[in-house]
Amino acid sequence: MLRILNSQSREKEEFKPLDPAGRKVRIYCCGPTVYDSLHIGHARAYIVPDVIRRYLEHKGYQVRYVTNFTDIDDKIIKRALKEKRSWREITDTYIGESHALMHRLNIRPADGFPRATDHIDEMLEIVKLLMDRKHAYAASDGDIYFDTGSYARYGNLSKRKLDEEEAGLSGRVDEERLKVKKNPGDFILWKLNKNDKGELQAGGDKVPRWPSPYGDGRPGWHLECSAMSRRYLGVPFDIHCGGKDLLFPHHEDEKAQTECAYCDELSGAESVRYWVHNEFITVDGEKMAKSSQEKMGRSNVKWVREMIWPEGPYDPMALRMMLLSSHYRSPVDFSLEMLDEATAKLERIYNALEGLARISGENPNETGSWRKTSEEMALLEDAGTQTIGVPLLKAVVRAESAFESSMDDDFNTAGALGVIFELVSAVNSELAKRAGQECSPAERIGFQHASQTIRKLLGILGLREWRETLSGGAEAGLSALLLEIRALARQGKQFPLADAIRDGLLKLNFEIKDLPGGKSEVRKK
RNA sequence: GGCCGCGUACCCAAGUGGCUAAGGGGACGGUUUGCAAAACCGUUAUUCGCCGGUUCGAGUCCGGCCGCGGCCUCCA
Repeated sequence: MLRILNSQSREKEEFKPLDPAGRKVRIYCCGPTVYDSLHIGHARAYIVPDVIRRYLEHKGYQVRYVTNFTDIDDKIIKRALKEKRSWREITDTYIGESHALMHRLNIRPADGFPRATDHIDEMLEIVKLLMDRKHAYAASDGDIYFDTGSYARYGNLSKRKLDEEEAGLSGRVDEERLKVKKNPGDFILWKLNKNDKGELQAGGDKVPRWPSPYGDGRPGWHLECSAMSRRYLGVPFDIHCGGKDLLFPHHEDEKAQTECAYCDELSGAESVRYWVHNEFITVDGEKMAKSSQEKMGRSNVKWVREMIWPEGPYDPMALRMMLLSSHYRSPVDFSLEMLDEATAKLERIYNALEGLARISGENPNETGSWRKTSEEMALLEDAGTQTIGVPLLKAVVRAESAFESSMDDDFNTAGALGVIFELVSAVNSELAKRAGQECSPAERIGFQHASQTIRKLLGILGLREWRETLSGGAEAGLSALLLEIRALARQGKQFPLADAIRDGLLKLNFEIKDLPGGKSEVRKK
């Protein structure tokens, strides 16, 4: 039984889809505001729903997953003005980069990636509904605000009582805006172009605007998520993901808007069934706020792009492994040591898989079908009765069920990884006993079964099944040639030459590994 | 001030009141090896920030304290 810690109830609740048939699950995740490159906090925020989606699919659910790009925001406009580029150029650049990085991190593409600016009409529809229902008002300066005092449930997600909040404590309140609002917590739905100040006003025509019944302007934050989640998932939907900082005010506001605008469709229900919030990644014990960019810029550990291949030194899967090694609701204080450890973890798994492939004759480049023929199933049973097979196949069975138990407990990926490593140890132990020996057809199937199980579990966590090998072309050709020369040197006991080749490649960040059975290979380091 | 989270070995980290407190990294000893890597075997928490309480039994529940962090109007 899958249980999810729901931020709203703050308890682990049994997961039951809203779908009456119990098959379809709808998930929404707040995507990035695209005015800058993605940092490792983003990586965590998008890997979490990716794993949730993969696990739910593993459990047989049919998942529809949507995540957005917020491509209209004051920060985007400011950045565009500063760089003397159009805001479209800025957003297109970072949307493109986001897709590329998510691909590298093995985050499966969502079923939809809607952009805020493609949904202005939907947003204005919400504003109209809120105005009609008296949940919104035009302030004295013409901006449209949501009236938080008009909705009794406001605050029931973040458990905040408005009168207990101290407005302005975050130091981000605009004093002038506070004066025109009915309640300090009221937030902008539609911002008139003419109400810009400072840099934005100076931007003139370069500041994007859309016509509306309230005057030319742009939508407020929060509105895009209400509009796009309803359009692509409907109301209500099952799971809403996002970083913990979004819980308030973003999700509280989004929820209020949706529930007030679409109260007919919801008829009293909450707009989201399970709220899932991931904890932060800190660096040196502090939040990687975008506001402290200068500090982060110096420490050189913030940007995903600079950390992972091809630009950075780390396998993207190491970053993924690092993030999955702790529970998504635990804070992580990032360090490069953690990435090094994660790299070692990956190595351990891939070494075991390659050991299995060697003994069982699997082809690592084939994703192989999971389904075994009845003949193979019979052999697998035989393998279970053979001395070598018994402990290993028991370990496989135990791992599959322990993995599921961990993941069922609020997606405990750290526990699930522990399970994989226990299986890896069992595999290595068995392989060590069989070093240099032939195995029977039954045992071969047994080893393949262990390999397939490990790879299946890796797949649920979104970790690549095999070590990334050198792509074809010159790199692969040259390294093969060097290996050949080195093999000849070793045969002739010319070890200084053999070592010169290995040391030389190491300086170029390639590593030669001599494998059991006399073969060698070159890997990216 | 309000709300929330965290504190488990040298480091990272899991742990649904109950058999010996997962797992990874590191370190040390042994096996294997041209060397290296990988891998195997073994060692590395009588104890879970501190103090009380509930219970036959607490890392897990309750209370207090200490320390660290987050949110409280455009942050993942």
